[in-house]
Amino acid sequence: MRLTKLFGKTQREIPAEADTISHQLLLRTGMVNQVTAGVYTIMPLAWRSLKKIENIVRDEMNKADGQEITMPVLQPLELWQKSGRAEILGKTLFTFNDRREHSLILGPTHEEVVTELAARHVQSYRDLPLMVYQIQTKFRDEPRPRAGLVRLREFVMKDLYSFDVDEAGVEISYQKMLQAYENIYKRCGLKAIIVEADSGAIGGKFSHEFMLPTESGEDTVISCPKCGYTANAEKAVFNKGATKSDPPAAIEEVATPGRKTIEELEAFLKISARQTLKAVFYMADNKFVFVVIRGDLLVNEIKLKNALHCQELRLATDAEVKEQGIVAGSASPVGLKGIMVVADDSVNSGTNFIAGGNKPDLHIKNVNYPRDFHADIVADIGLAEAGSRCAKCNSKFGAVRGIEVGHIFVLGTIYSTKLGANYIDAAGVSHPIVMGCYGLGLSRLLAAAIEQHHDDKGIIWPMPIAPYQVYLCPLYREGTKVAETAEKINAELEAAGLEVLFDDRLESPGIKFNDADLYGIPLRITISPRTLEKNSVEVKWRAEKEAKIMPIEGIASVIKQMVSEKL
RNA sequence: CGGGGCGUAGCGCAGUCUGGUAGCGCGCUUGGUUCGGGACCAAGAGGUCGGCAGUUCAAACCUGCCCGCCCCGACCA
Repeated sequence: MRLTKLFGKTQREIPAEADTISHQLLLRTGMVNQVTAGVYTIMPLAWRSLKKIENIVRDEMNKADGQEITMPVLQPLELWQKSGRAEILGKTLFTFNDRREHSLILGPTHEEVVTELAARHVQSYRDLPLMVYQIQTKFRDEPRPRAGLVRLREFVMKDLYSFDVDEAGVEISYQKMLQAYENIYKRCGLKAIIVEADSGAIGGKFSHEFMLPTESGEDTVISCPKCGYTANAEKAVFNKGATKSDPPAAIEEVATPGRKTIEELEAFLKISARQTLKAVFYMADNKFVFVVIRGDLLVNEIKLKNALHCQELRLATDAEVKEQGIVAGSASPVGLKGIMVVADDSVNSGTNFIAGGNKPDLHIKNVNYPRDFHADIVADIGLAEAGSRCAKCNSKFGAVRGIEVGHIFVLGTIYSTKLGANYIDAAGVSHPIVMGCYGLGLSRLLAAAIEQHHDDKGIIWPMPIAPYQVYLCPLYREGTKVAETAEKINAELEAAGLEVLFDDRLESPGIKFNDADLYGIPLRITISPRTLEKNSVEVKWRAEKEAKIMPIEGIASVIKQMVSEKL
C-alpha cells in the first residue's frame, strides 16, 4: 500500500477528545473516526488489524469445534420479554418500532436468539454437544461510552454458545473455550490474565474474565503473588483477619464530641479501625438498607447486590438517611427496628466493637453480634484491595487495573428453561439443555492491544495483528536511484507475500520516521543515498532501538524470514 | 441520572470578563530552495463562532431554552 494513497492521515496534535492512550493513538494515526458518542468509523488500517484479530479468533473457535453462524441484529422485543431480560437491561437496550408498530431491538447479545434456535434444531442427546458462534456487531446503549474503542455503543464481538446434556458436559465445553481463549491472546501477542469473575445477574457456577493489564483499565484485578489466586475485585474473597476477642463486656456509652468518621474515632479513642463497626446506607430497589461492616473494611457493592438479590443498588441520600431517623456519623445497628440490616461477616471477627450511639456525639462500646443487634443477612460483602490478605495463603494481595477483553461463563439451564430448549435423553426423558456462553470483544481487543503495546512515539504492533508488516521508508528525491530502488524493493517484498506500507511521500526524513513510529508497523526498512552506497538498506524493529544494515540482494527473503518468526 | 469541563477553519488553541467588520500555530494548495528524526521562503484556499430565540443601532461576546462531546461517579447485560 502506498502511503500517498492511504485513506486517513496522521495528526501531530493530540485530539482534545481523547484521554486514553489507545484512543489518542487511534485518532492520531487516522485509524478511527468518531461519529457520535461510542460510535466510530473504522478506517483502513484499523480495519486490517481488526480482520486479523477476527481471523485468529475464528481459527481458534473452529479448532475448538465451534461452527460459525450469523444471527440477526434486529430482534423482536417480545423475545426479550419472554426471557425477562428486557427489564433487566432497561435503557441499555436500543428499542424502536417498525412500521406495523411492532417493537424491535438492536441485539446487545444473542442468548435469546440462539436458545430459540437450539430449541428448534436440537431434539436429541445425539445432537449434543454443540457449539455455535458468531462474529457480529452488537448494540448497547451504554450509560457512559468511554475511552475510544474500549467501551462502545456499537462494537464487534465474538460470542460462542455451547449446548450440552449436563453439567459434566458443559465443563468440557468450558475448558475447551478457556484453552481457545488462551491461544487467542497468545497468538495476538497479548498478555492476558485469567481471573475469577462475578457472573452478573444471570450468572452460573463458573465465570472467568480475561484481563489485559493497563492503567486505563476499567476493572481492578486482585492477585496473590504467592499462591497465584487472581480475581476481579468485584468478586475477590480475602482473609479479613480476626481482631481482639476478649469476653463480651457490658454495653457502655462513650461521649465522642464532634467525632463522626472512623479516623476521628481512632484518634480520639486511641483504638484501631478494626475494633469499630461502620454503618453505610443503601437503597436497594428503593428499599432502605442498613449495612454494617468492620471499620477498616470497604463495602463491595457487587457482593452486596448479589447478597440482596436486587437489581438497582445505590447509596442512600442524606435526606433518605434522615427520614429513617438515623444519625449519620453516629449510626448504630443496635436498637434498630423495621430496617433491613445486612452485616458483613467481619462482625464475627471479634468482640466488644465500638459502634454508633444513634445520637450525635455519642458512641457505644462493647457491641457484640448477635447479642446486641440483629442482621437480616450476614454475608461476605467486603472489598478486597491491594494489601488485603489472601484467603488461601494469607499473603498480601497486589492489585492492577485491567481491560476486560473476554468473559466466559456457564449459563446452566436459565435460558433453555425459559425458552423451551430441551432434548430427549436415551431413556426418552426430556431435559433442558445446559448452556455456556463465551464472549470476546474484538474492537475492544484492538484498543487494549494498543494500550499494552506503545511508547511515547506511538504504537508498537505485535506482528500478528499489525495492519502491515513492513514499513518501507525511502528518504526520497524524485527521479533518483533511491526512488528507483525503493520501487523495486517494494515490488519484491509484495511478491514475497509481505504486507508493505510504502512511504512514497516526498516528505522530510523527520516526518517519515516520526510517522513510521506513530503507525507502529513492526519492521522498518530505510533506503537512502547513504545505504545505497553500500548496496544496502537499513532494517529496524519498531520495538528496538538499533538498526541493522543489510544487503539489498535477497532482502525480500530475509525480511520474509524475520516476519514469519514473529507470526 | 448526579458532579465537573468544553463547543470558534481538518487538528490544537486565543478572542467572551469589558458588545463595534474573526485571529494564531499545525495541516492543506501553488511555486522555489532544502533533505537521516516533525526544514525554510513567498503567495493562497478554508469559518452558518453548536442551534434557536431574545436584548441592542450593533452579539463569537450579554440573557433564556435546547443540542452535542469529554472526564469523575452511578451503571457495565
